[in-house]
Parts: sequence; structure tokens; C-alpha cells
Amino acid sequence: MKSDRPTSRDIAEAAGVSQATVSRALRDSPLVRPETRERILDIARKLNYRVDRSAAGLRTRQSRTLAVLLFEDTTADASHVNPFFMRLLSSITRQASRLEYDTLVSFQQLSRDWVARYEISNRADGLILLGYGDYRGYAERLAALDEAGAHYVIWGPTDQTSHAVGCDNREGGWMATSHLIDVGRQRIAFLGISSEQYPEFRARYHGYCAALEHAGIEPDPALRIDADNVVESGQAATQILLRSGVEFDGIFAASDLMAFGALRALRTARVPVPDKVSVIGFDDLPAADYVHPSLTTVRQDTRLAGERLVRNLIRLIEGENVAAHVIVPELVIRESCGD
Amino acid sequence: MKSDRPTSRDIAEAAGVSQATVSRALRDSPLVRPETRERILDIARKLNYRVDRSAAGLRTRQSRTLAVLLFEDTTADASHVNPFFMRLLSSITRQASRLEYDTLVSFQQLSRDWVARYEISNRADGLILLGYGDYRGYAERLAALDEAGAHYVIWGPTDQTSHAVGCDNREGGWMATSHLIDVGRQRIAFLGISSEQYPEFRARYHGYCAALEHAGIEPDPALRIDADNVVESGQAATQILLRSGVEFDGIFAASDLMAFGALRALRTARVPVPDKVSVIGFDDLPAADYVHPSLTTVRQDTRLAGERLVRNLIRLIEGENVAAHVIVPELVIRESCGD
DNA sequence: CAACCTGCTGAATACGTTTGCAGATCGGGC
DNA sequence: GCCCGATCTGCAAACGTATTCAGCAGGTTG
Repeated sequence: MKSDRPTSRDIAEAAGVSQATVSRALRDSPLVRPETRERILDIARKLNYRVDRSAAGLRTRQSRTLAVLLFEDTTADASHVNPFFMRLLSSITRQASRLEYDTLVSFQQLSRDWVARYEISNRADGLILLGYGDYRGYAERLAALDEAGAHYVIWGPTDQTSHAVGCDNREGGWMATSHLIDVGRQRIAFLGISSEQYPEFRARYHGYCAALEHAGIEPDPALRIDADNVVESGQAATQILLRSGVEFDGIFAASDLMAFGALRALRTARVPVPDKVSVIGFDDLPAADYVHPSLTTVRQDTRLAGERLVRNLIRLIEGENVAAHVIVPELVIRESCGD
Repeated sequence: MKSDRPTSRDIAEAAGVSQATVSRALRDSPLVRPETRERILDIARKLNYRVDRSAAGLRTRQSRTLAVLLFEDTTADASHVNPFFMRLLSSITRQASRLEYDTLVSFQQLSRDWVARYEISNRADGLILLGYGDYRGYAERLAALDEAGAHYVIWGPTDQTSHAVGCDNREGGWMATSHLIDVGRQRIAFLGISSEQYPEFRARYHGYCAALEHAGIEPDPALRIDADNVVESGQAATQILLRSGVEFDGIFAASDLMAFGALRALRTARVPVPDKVSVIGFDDLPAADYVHPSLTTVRQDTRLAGERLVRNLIRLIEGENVAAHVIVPELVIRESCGD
């Protein structure tokens, strides 16, 4: 009993052909006669043979591996991985597997210099960059990747790079705000970061403003409250809003996490939702369905997004060009807005 | 400008040494003189050299890669990845990275024959198996892995295999139930699967019974309701309980998801929590902190668990023996039990 | 002074695959 | 009968690294 894994040479010997023919048969080359191929495949199956990826990779200069770099929100607890990216990750690994690519996953601290993780591109044919915000100035980092000749795609701003797949955040903001207007709200607050650092949230804010103006409502600066992408911050922002005395009957939180915070603050203040105030979020986290009242929100199709990311990346690897791909958001109506 | 990545030969040439010496220097061999090593490392840095993992792997017969196989709960929506395993995954990749291992991730459908994915062990030095339940009869699959000489660890029942790292579910069930008793509850319902298929939930149930008996309470079969590990099922089970007319003042749900369902059912039935009924869950999902009332639950230390899984796996890879490792659960007290 | 050790370095080889090239076989056209 | 193309197969050369073995210098010992 041989303890070592069989090699293509073992198969060749058993099949009475050369090792080269085995390799060709396994790679479905038209150069080998169908009956020979069958015989070889049979024997390979019987011996439980698998090509050695290291050897194949060495020869072909490819790893058939995609690396996913997941940038964590520094504001979030390290142990709380954003479920949205988890769904994306799940879709990515599935699609990659379908296309016979393996997926390498690495969780990155934003604070750490991830340029060091170029190293991972050593192992992978391409990179998928996942995260909210600008990854601490990703423009320069991306330029560095370009310069290094790396293949990569990124979840994010589709208007800035053709390597991006991203949600139409402006449209999402428009949809959310329009829905609030549709259910009769006029004084709608916006919760979220509007700084340069979070282009997604800014785009949602622009959609918010556009929807208001379209309805003939002047956006009120007093209704725009900054908040970080965590529950506590959404709660604090809502408390500030409540204490400020500014009148409002709706809240559009730029993320579900902040919306959860808003719900909590309103409950504490005994403001009934959705009777007095409607609340809408963004992301459709699983928890949006658990909380009370369940959260109306804007969903991004993570399955499609993951598939596009993988597809575009593989195209890049194969030397083709790609265009940025926009994911169209979708309104998910639950209880928190009423009707 | 050379477009190709530099090889150890390029470094050797630049440093005026042989390729062998470069290889030795990079691997910190004591055979190379410190000053020579420094010179080589300098040049390697300057040329942005990285060892080719395929070549190194081919030579050493190792990939320095760990594969994580994540088995999804068939009862759950495919897009809803259990956050608990996400936390575990995050910890695993971090620890692996610390020990200079890469992490390959693959989401597996339970229905698909994952033995086929042994293939992945071709790419990885070891396997980490993650999932609830028995993975559709994992005992046989594990035996197959053993036979194939694969290195693997598994999240699960520590009493059944030394390859396991797992929570002391019995202790967790005991803690949860004891807490309910401590806050004055006597008629405590248990929500969760008790079939063979979910050993975790059964162990929690045993802890529940033991705690009751320790307090001099006879476990009432009418208070044990079967439920699947999803919100809807927890809700349905609670509704059944409510309609049955059986008196109860506490609910121990074997998972947070089911506990969320219980909370929803109780709210719908206008049963105040925790005034009339205390509810406790298991897992400490992030959402446990968002829902209202926030959920008292039992936390498993995912960071530690991930670290142990990786550590034990690497030990196995290095030919050492390992013992199963038990993670001690911890009570997280929030609002849903009162005091 | 020979023999020997110590501390370092280089030449050469093997890891298992893919693939360019050349050769073999065979049927058919002239 | 000869040549030619079509089809298949084998030979051999990479790919970049880790490692064995031998060698060399310089110092120490007998």
C-alpha cells in the first residue's frame, strides 16, 4: 500500500501511455483519442488521482485562486462582522467554485497596511476587495495595485473605477425617501455619515435630497445628523435629534445598524413607530426581520453582486476589459414605515 | 523594465551568491552568515521579491493553507449565513494568518456530497469543518477522512472525537436554565430540536433538565417543544405552546434565532417580556443586542474557539496528537429575563 | 605539519505538471 | 508505389524552490 498520492506518471503507467498523454486527457485536450481518454479517466478515478495544484500552478503560472480581502469597519466591534459582506462572501465563494476557482479569505484591519497583503496576490490570480467607506484612501492603494499589475475588483463606487461593482446608492436613497414621502411623511431626518470617508452614505444622502426636492420639499440641514455605522451611534444621533426639538416624522438611516439604534432611541423616548415616526434603513440585514417593529429597508442583491464581482475579476484575469456594474437596489417593505 | 516577478535566482545574482543561499537566507537557516543574510534580505526587499508558493509547495509538499468547509443549515435561507459561524470564520482566518497560513473558504450545501470536496485537501494541508448538527451523518464521513489520511478538526461534539473543538452545551443549557430559575421562574419551556440530528441542542436540553432537577423541579414533557433553528420555527413553536394552554413563565430557546421567534410570538400575543415570561437564548448573535427587549443569552467565545481549531489543526499537520477542546460558555444578561 | 573540525557556500537534483516539437501510424489521392 | 495530410502519441524541457552533498577556507588540535 503506497502511502503517497498517485501522480500522473502512475496513471500513465497503469494505462500504458505516456505521462504527457495523461495530462492531456485530464485537461480534455482534443489531441487524445476519445477511447484513450476514457481509459485514462477511468484509471484516474480508480486510483483517486487529483492533479497536484502546486505543480500545475508552477507550470502554468496560475493558481486558479481568488483572494477576498475583507476590510472591517473600524467603528464596529471586531467580533461583529457585517452580515452584508458575509452574504456577499458566501455568494462569491459559490460563484468562484462554480467556475472552478478556489477562494482565499482574509479579514483585514483597516488600520493595518494592507498593501503588505499584496503578498496574497502571490497566491491568487486576482483580488476582491470588500468593505464600506474608502478603505482609508483607497484611491492610492488601487493605483498601487494597478501599477503592480494585479487583477482586482472592488465593492464600491461604480462611478470611480471600472473595477467596481456596487449598488446604486443614490437610487437607493431616492427609493427610501420616496417611500417615506409616499406614506405621508414630510419632515424626514437623515442619519449617517456625510463626510468624504463614506462615499456610499453620501450618495444615499444625495438620493434623499433629490427625492425631497422632487416632492417639493426643501432639505433641512437641521434634519441631517451625523452618525457612525453602529447601533449605538444611530441611537445617540436619534437622541440628539429628539432633544433638539426639531420636528420630524420620518427617519432615513443610511444603514440598518443605525436604523436599529434609531428604533431603540424612539422606543426609549416612547415615540411610537410607525404611528408617529416612520423609520427606514438600508442593507436588509437578517435582523431587520427580527426587530420590532420589523424594519422597512433597502436591499442590495448580494447574490448577483457576488456573481458579478467574480465574473468581472475572471475576465480581467483572462485579459479582457470590464465595465463597472451597478446593482439596482430594491425596497423591502415591513412594519416600520406604516402605510 | 522586467514585467516578470523576480525569482530567487535574480536575487542571488544581484547579491553575488548562489540561489541556494538565497533560499536559505529567506528561510532563516542558521547555515548562512548573518551579514550575508542581511544583504540578501535587503536586496529581496528592494526587488519586492516573494517566494513563489507554487514552487515552494511543490518542493516541500505543503501548501501552508487551511481549508474551511462551512456547512450551511438547510433549514435556513441560503442567503442568511449563521452569524455565529461568521465570527468563528473571522477568528480562524486571523489566527491562521498569524501562524502564516492562508485560509481557503468553501460554503457547502449539506445536500451535496461533500466527500467530493476532499479535492480541496489537495490544495490545503488541513480541513476545518464548521456547522451545526451532524452534517448528515458525519461519523462516516469523518471516518472516510481518517482513512484518506486527511488532517482535520471539527466544530462540534467534543465527547465524540478528539478532533473536535466545541462548546460545553450541557453546561450552557444548565447556565441558561439556572438563570431563569434564579429570576424566579418555575415553569420553563424548552424550544429546540431534540432529535438525533442536532447533538448540540440535545446537550443543551440535558443541561436544562439537570438544572431543573437540581432545583427540585420535575421537567415537564409538555414544556418541550420541537423547533428548527430559524426564527419562524421558534415563533410557531411558541404559538403552539401558547395555544396549548400549558402554563409557563420562562422560555429557554436552544438558539437565538428561535428566541427571536419566541419574542415575536409573545409580543403578538401581548404577553409582556420579561414581566410575565422570561426568555433566554443561545449564541449571542449580534442581533440579540438590537431586539426589544434585548435578549439574555449564552455566549460562546468564538475568538478562542477559532484559535483552538487552528492550533489543533496545525498540530495535527505537524504530526502531533491533540485532545478535544471544550469552550466554556458564558451568560450574557440583558433585558429579556428581568431580575 | 598533518589531521580534523567549524562555519559557510555552491552545484546539482527533485518535486509533478504542461506543452512545444518531433515522430509514428494510417488512410487516401496521385 | 509514393507522398501527404490527419490523428494521435511520446520525448524532453521548462516552471522556481528546498535540500543533499561536497567543497573550501581558516583555525585548532595532536
